[in-house]
Amino acid sequence: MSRRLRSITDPDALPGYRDNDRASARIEFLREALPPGEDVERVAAVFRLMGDPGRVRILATLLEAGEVCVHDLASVAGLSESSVSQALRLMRAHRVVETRRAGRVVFYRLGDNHVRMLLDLAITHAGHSPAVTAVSSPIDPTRQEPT
Amino acid sequence: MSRRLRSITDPDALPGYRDNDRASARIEFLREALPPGEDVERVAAVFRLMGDPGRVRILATLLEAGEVCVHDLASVAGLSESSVSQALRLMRAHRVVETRRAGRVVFYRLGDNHVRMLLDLAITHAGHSPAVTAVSSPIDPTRQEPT
DNA sequence: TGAACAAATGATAATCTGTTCAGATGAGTC
DNA sequence: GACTCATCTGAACAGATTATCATTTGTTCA
Repeated sequence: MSRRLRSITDPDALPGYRDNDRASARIEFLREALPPGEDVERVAAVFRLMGDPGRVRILATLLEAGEVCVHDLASVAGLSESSVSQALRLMRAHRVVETRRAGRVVFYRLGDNHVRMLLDLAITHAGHSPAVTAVSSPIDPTRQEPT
Repeated sequence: MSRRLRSITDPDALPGYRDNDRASARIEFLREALPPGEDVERVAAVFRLMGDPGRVRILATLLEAGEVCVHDLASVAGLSESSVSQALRLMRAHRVVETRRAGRVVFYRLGDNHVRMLLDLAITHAGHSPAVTAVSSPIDPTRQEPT
């Protein structure tokens, strides 16, 4: 976060946070700081692709094994070959995975390091993070206030 | 990837890749290497939450500004306050965002560093990556074979 | 060439998701 | 207390997503 941004947006740093003019300036500033719409769409698309248990199993398998054929992916992930094929098609279109053909077998691998890092980060973190809470009130009385 | 895993799964490293027994061993091994089902679900859930353009805008705003109230989030992201509230509720349940109340205003911020890293990585990468391809054949003739 | 195999595709139905609307809650203010 | 503001919630609808089945393509091998 930039210094200027902080000075504009910090709710505690300024008196008159609720003032209309200040609010407009803040919103204007933040809106301009957003990534371009095209990038937002691309980010969302990749995350959406990674947001399905079956596809996560496929990707985790590729992360572990490097290169795997469709048939094996289906067996490992516990999905039909058709499902896997459909999933791979979507991920191919967004370069989340890439292919190599060897005879009649097609091997899939992760598309790039970026995907590899996202996956690795998420899986590692999931390994030692608390379970999901029930849908709760925005302010949970049992929650500790940050210091 | 472990050495043993590579020796079992590398399609080029072994003759008899297609052999049934070897295939079974390979699949068995990969299946056991998958993260626990609970972790897979959790990873998928977080990615799914991050896989919507509106929510990406919300999260990107929080990444940039640190703490933002619901009303401002709606203005910046170009969504109704109700939509934002619904989105935040989902993300709250998975600890993707956290809250702080100040009077009748509720400020939201990113839940933890893990989320921050995922977002940052994805947005940075989207900034200089090629657009999405049309749905294409698994083996695109124009594609370069990896070396 | 034809049989066997791996993978991809198209179409469909069932399911899931996101948005909106109307109303409820909770906190400040007069 | 009545009023306003900021936010939250539940229900309902439209649109997107998913799995599945049948079919097709492309490859190897007898």
